[in-house]
Amino acid sequence: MFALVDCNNFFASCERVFRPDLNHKPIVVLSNNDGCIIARSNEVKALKIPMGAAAFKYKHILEQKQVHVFSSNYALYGDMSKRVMNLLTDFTPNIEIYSIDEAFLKLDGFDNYNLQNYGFKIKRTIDKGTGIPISIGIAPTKSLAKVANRIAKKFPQKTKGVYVIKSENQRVKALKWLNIEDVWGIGKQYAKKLKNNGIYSAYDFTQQNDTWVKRNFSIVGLRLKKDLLGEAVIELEHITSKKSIATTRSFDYTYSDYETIKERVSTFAINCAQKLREQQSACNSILIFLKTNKHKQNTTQYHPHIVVQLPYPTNSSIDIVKHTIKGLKQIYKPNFQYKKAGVVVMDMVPEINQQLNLFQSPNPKHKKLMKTVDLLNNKLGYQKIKLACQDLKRTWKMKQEKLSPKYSTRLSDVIIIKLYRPK
DNA sequence: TCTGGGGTCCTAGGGCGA
DNA sequence: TCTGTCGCCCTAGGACCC
Repeated sequence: MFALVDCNNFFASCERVFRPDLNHKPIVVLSNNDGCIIARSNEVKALKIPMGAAAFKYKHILEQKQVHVFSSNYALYGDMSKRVMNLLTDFTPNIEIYSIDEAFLKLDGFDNYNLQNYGFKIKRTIDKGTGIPISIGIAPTKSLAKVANRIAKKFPQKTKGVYVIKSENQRVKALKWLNIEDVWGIGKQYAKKLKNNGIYSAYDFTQQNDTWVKRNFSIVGLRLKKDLLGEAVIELEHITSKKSIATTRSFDYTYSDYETIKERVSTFAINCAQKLREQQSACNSILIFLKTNKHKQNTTQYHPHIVVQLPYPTNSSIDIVKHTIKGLKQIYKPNFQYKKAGVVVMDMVPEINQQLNLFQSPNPKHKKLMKTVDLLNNKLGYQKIKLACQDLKRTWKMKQEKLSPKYSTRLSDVIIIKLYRPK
């Protein structure tokens, strides 16, 4: 059996943990630059404000309904996520951290357990240890655990946040209830195609023949169908190193001058290099892209990208920046108003397992230097030590007008509880 | 004025060597 | 030496997830 543990309205719940006065009050959390609404409390969902909506378009209704607005505080959410996941590992050794707010637990050898009660126990533990409300779906396969989780979320009164699909009847009933567009793995495009073919529920999907499913939705669709039928074909995935690492940002304004963009893109490259070193990998190629503002259709659009192959695998910030700038020079054109840029490092290999190039080899001094830079940055704070290509005076700040304190990761932000002794 | 960021996997189709 | 076929590899693009 698999359990899917999902934190309810995770980012909003993280904010509430430290602001209990906001329980039962409407909350939204915004994306970087306060651009989009990326998390909503149930009260906001009830107002029909959609996920991913542009914040400025809903400003009026947010004010009118006295919605509490927060800028995204990833330091806080990341730390709270770690705490939740740590507690979950006490319940089974087989765990897949699927995203910041979700984890699959494989419950092998739990035949004699009352899984419903086990679910309640997990829920109580997370609530006591972190204050984050969760929902749990338990079923014979991962995709069915997703379905069970949805039921637990949708009917909190009846399920108390835990739902187990254990019989064939329950499976069929659940799949007949679930709309096709809500199935895990069926996105917008697939849902449209399925509906055009008269398939409206998850159950309808499972009744289609294998050949048709595979032809239209590839091997992924076929796997999903079998999983929904109760045959566990989607296995728990074990943690491996990332296959690509990206740093991409929208700018606060649009920019067209080369030096500004070079400085930004170099910083993205350095960020990627640092993440590479954290997971002890090196990359063989770098993708650099620029984008003009896609929402301004009346301006000339230009979305170039380039992949630069490196002469040898590296995670040195100096090397990665050098090749990133080389790529940038090839795609940059003046007279365009750029709104977004990004750097993605790819073709990764383990740091210790690097194949050397006959004619070019990495500078051995870089390794020591990078180690020192990482040490200093860890001690002094994020990117305090910079490369010369970065502007030392300029600090790029995202628009984060509603940022909450880093309650759990910064000492100065820790909540102080004062005890008053009555005289 | 203001519209996020970071990932994975699969397939089609072309190039190319056996 | 030329040609056809097969299959592998690579890439771009499209789909999905949170």
